[in-house]
Amino acid sequence: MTSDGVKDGETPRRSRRGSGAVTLHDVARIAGVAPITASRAVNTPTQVSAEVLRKVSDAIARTGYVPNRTAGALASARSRLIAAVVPTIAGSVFLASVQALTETLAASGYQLMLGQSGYDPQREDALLEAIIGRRPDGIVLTGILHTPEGRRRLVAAGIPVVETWDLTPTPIDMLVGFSHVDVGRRVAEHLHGRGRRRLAIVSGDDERARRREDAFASAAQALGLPEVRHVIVPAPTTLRSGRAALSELLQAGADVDAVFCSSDMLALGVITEAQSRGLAVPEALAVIGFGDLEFAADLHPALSTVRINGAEIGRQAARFIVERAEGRPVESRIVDIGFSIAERESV
Amino acid sequence: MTSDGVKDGETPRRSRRGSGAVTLHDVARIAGVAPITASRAVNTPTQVSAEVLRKVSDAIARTGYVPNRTAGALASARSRLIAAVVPTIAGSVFLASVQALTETLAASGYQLMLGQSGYDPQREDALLEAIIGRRPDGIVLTGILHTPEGRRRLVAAGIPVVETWDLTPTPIDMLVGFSHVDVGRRVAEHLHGRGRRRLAIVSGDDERARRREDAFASAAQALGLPEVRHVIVPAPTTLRSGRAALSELLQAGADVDAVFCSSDMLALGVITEAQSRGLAVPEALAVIGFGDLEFAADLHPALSTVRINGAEIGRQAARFIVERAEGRPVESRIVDIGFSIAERESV
DNA sequence: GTGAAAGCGCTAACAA
DNA sequence: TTGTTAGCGCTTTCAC
Repeated sequence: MTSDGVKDGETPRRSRRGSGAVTLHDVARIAGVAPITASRAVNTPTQVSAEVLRKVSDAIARTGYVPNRTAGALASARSRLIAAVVPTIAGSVFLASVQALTETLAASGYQLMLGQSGYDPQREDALLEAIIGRRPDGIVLTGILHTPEGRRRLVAAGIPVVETWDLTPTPIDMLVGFSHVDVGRRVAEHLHGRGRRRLAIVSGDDERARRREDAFASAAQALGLPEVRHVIVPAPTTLRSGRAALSELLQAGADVDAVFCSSDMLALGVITEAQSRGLAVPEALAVIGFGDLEFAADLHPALSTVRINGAEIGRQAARFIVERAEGRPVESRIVDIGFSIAERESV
Repeated sequence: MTSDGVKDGETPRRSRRGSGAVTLHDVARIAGVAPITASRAVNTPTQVSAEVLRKVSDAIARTGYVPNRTAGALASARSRLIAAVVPTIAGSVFLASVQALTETLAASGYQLMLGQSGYDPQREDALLEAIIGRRPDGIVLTGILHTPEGRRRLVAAGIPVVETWDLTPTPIDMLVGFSHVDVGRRVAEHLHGRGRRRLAIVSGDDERARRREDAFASAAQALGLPEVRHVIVPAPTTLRSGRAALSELLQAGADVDAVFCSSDMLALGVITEAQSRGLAVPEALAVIGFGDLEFAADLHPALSTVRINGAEIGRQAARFIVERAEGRPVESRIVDIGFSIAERESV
């Protein structure tokens, strides 16, 4: 008798459904070993004899067997699935993080499930429920802001969580980010140091950008500069909204000599609008962006911007998650990856 | 006795692991119904009495139960998971498709697993194996080119497949795309119609772009134009490679009055380089892009480009997949969503 | 409308 | 090194 109660050599009757796909049982039967042995040959080949390994490999090659990870996940309580939540992937500064995350995880045998919250806390909650239902081995979040409900759920689920792109002394679990307050302050100081006095800020309507904005304004005030002009544009930010923002500023008769934009795309919009009006950048107007996207360094004029190592955020988040999933303790749970100001031609 | 052999009201002993999470059994026990009844209350509420529904809902609220979709997927052979493969998400023209896909699927209760093949057939194959192992209810592919091995695997797995962003008479399964050959031809005709005679093409090194390129060159020849100048840049394309490409063209002494770029970012690069050299666009040089990304219409000059409705590709792909997953037959398996030429200032 | 039984495909625990 | 047993948490089948 074989282990599943089927007489030797007979075709097993599947009393229910069965997708018809090749299963580990089929492979084991063909290889002439027990299912668990075939499982070991697949997952921990060092634990089986060369003889068994050969027979099982042959059987797999002959049948085209692809392990059913869903079943494996259920049995082992390890899904090898990681979820990531971003506000949006459209033209976003988070792409480098997601890309690095995907690649680093793939290298360790994990896959990514991507969700978009659309800057909407309610959708984020719904998404969280859907994600938790999949029992991923980890969740990577963009930002630290969650509804109390979402936070509670996440803690209750007991799934490792990495929050990113921000800093807080009280993360849910692990954290990889930088200080938006520091960014705002440093940019104000940078512009001041370059002789700019009449500052403006064009900012997307999202929480982190608002925090940079506030810090920027406070720092300007502390430096004795006139009040900062603000233009808020909807998130996600676009080239178009950058153009519109500069128009608005100019039409309001604002006397500005430098603009801090909450994204590089917005900055490109401001530069584009300036150029179309014959306003020289940086002579008449300095422009500084945020993100240091691929194109920033190659614009004409080259865009000064706040450089965030988004890829490193993704990589570090992946490392955190994998460490945890493999059961290794994570020594430091909070990593401040910092930022720098890429000084180029537009300031 | 309850159905799982545990005496009424007693704590079930879990002989093996058990994540400790609340299960449907727990909910059922608290609600005083059988597990299957609780399952029905959750999944097909119309099939249970109001009384049962209330008791089960209460129990769920009290326990914070989140259904384990992994177990559900295994039992029902429906994962409600869809996989998508893109070459890369970095600054890509596919983002609109992925975004629309995610949203449309989410609205029907499906989630997206995202994989990046990095324009590498081998990685695509590895990815495919990882994906098939998850037994998704559908797979959305970018492009139609797969290794024979990958194609074989996909067919063997019996999972609904939608190929996108291209056209072929022999899709693996379903298809949403447009003709790259037509694009190349139409752009050549468009430039010719606008009085341009000395054409060049700057193209990313990927298969679809090459096909547009070839069709563009052939059409130019058919129109009696001088031979088209080609510059091939690595994929993914960037602003930088666009600038470099125009420099190369100019340094080679090429006498060109129009450039067709295989992406809008590339086109922005060409425009940027032209501007930095004092070369007027469109007067001295016409530039046309591909993709009609968000920023294209708002550049200065506004970028003429090939408009692809990427979001619609994503939505249609989602519809295909969901129809199939719900067991409804898909009437037409091939959709040509076409394209148009957005005529703006750069030509 | 509700429930008992069986099992999806795999692996942890324990035994030999 | 290999195998037996017993599930992981859910849903299908079939019966009432």
